[in-house]
Amino acid sequence: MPEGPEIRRSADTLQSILAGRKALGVRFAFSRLRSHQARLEGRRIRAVEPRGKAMLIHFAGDLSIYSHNQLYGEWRVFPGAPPETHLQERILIRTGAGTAVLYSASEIEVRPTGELDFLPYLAKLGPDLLGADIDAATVLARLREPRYARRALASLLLDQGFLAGPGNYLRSEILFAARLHPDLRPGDLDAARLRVLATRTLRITRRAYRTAGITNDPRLAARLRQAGAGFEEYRHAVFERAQLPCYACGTPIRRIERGRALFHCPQCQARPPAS
DNA sequence: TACATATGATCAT
DNA sequence: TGATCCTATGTAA
Repeated sequence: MPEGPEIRRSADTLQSILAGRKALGVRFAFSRLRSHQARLEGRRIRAVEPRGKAMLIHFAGDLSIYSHNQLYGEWRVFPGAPPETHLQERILIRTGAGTAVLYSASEIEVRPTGELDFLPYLAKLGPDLLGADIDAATVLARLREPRYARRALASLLLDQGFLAGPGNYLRSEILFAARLHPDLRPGDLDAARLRVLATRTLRITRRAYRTAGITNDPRLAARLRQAGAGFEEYRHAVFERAQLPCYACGTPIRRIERGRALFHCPQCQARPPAS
């Protein structure tokens, strides 16, 4: 179940066995893509590029594979032949260094590299929170755009057109890190709070990438781990922690519905003023 | 077998 | 906002 950080880590792994190598074998499960197999085999793989939650694999000769894992897709890498599994194989790419297999995903396209931006999902993506060129000023500028001023943060943080990468666990964790109620809108926030939100949005997303999903404060996570807590107990501050005491103030974490499940601390994340 | 749920996204209303 | 699609998994019946 992948958000931006998980996809980027997956891309790193793919990169290590695919990039710069010749594709010795390419297999697509969908018949509509079969004609591309022979076309891609023998070509060198130029790069693996994560964009938001999408994965792009660029081949020499300007052909690229686009895939999106949705909730259930998963890339796996094997040194040799993939083992037996009940999972549905969707893409297989073999190089001299190993075999990469995409399981279960159903969103797969092959396009000339220059035409990727015409794919609707890629066309609408906002700045990638894990992109090389992004910084807090970029996120802040995004937050200040008039078209987003009256959208609830709970909605904005899932909108890949606003910022690419965050998903449902990052939404809750970012809002907690910024100490903001999910129903607040950018237009409700003063300059100082907007800056805090921008920096926390970046920080928590980058942390999730670096730590393979631990969004909690690193020192708190280490303390909890030493005290015998399991991964599920220390990795998040609020996500999936309904009823449990807030690590900051002890108030029970609340689960609310904002399109999907959202977790927050009713004490640390003050309600918006009525209006 | 059936149903609910999931770190996602689109479309209809 | 709600319905729907995609696939896998866990629990209930």
